[in-house]
Amino acid sequence: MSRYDPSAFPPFAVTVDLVVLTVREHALCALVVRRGEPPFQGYWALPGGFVRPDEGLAEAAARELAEETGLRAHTAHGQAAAGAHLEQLATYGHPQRDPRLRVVSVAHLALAPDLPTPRPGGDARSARWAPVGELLGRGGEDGVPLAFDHAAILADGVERARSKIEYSSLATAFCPAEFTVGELRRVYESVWGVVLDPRNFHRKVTGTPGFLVPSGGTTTRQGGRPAQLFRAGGATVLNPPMLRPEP
Amino acid sequence: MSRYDPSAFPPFAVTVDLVVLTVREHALCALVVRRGEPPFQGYWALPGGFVRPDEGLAEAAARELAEETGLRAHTAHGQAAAGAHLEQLATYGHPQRDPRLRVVSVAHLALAPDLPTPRPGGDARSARWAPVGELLGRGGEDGVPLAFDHAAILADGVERARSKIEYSSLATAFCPAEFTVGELRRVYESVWGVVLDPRNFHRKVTGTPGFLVPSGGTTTRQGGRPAQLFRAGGATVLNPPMLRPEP
DNA sequence: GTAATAGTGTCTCTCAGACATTATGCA
DNA sequence: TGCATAATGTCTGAGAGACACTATTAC
Repeated sequence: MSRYDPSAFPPFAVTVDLVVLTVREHALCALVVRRGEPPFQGYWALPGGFVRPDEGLAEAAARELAEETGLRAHTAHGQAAAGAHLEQLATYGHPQRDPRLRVVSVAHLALAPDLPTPRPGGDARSARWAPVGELLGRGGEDGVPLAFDHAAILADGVERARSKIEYSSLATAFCPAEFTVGELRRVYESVWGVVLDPRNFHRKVTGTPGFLVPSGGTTTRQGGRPAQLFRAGGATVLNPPMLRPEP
Repeated sequence: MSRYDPSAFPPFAVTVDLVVLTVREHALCALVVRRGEPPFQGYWALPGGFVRPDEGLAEAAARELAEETGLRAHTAHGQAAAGAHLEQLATYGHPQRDPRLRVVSVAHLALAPDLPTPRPGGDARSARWAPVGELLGRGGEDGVPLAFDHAAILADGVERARSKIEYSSLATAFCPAEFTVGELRRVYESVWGVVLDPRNFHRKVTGTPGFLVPSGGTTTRQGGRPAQLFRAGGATVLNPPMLRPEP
């Protein structure tokens, strides 16, 4: 067997990268930052950074998320603070994925409600919300692809989000604390890129136990007849699941 | 912002750990090896080892799997060689998870057919297939828990396998190349820990397009009336999914 | 009024779950 | 002959999908 001597282990750099998704104007968008230094200088990239010697992976991801967006993270067993859902996505460690040194990146997926300000991070780098279709289909807005292997990471994050809102109540993470059935339906439509029947959708989500709880109030912020406001119920898994229509 | 100088990155050790599952005698079993050195000397642990400087994560996992079991790995886009299914599970990086040094472990999940020999690895360490219920419920066979955080990793792997055979054809990875509907049903029963109706199961799996293709032959290795033999079809996702009965 | 969205009801078809019977090989 | 397992058929109820109508606000 070829077990290494632990005192002579090969050293790696470990980072966290973030796929932060939100729904803006009926489009699924991801947070990207512009790189100010080589390699890939001037390219758009996913936010991220090195894991510190004394912090865990989820901790590092939550710290980076707070630095980039000001959001507190809701982990699975998480806090009650207002903020985003955060979960580990996958780990990317191809030997040549960073030309400088051997970097293993633990990617995380964050789902956030539409933020008033797509505010840049604390430093001078610029940041923006970009529709994922623009980022994944033939490069970015200038035809420039994402830095490193970030396009693959983003694609995996988007696919995770698309499949996970089927059988979990995670779609509510894209909504503000109080939301209407129509707003939740537009989240599903934006993430899946489909059109859903409003009547069947309403019957389904209100009939799934623990998914939605009425908050009592109503709103007309979408125009038309006043709509009932709901909060996310306690249920995390949906039974029966929402079904994504096939093309 | 607190971006580290890449030339002064904090060094980590990166390992791969393997959750190798199989079905033996109507029980879901995991491969564990006995540790010959501290820490956790004498404890059972998941097989694994350090990632080498020039290999990728999946590559390292496939190498460890071959060393421990002799199986070739079938990755998602993988080879045609006879062997096990292998996929990345999750990454574990709590700062104190290894008392010696900072280790980030990228856990992988492997699903294998029942192997004739639970043969130990190339070195002198002993290895065995242990029922996961025994490993997860109140420690191992001697009441000894698994080393490090391996109980949590194993639990995550088992849950991944349990949920993934619902909507994918992965259950066939537990079967030999040719198998009967009854054998496949016993896989589902063992992994889920339930009893399934043979008639409904037969109707369901044979009616799902692309799941099973008849190989033409029959067998009586289970006794009783000769059963038709099948191979795994090309389908990877099942539509409609198999439904896990609730307790 | 018009326009916009919210909310409810009905029908049909597919499928999951419960259940009985016949078929075939081995000891 | 007895026993094991395989394979097929029928019924019923739940739920998804298609579709029409009424309700309530803003302008």
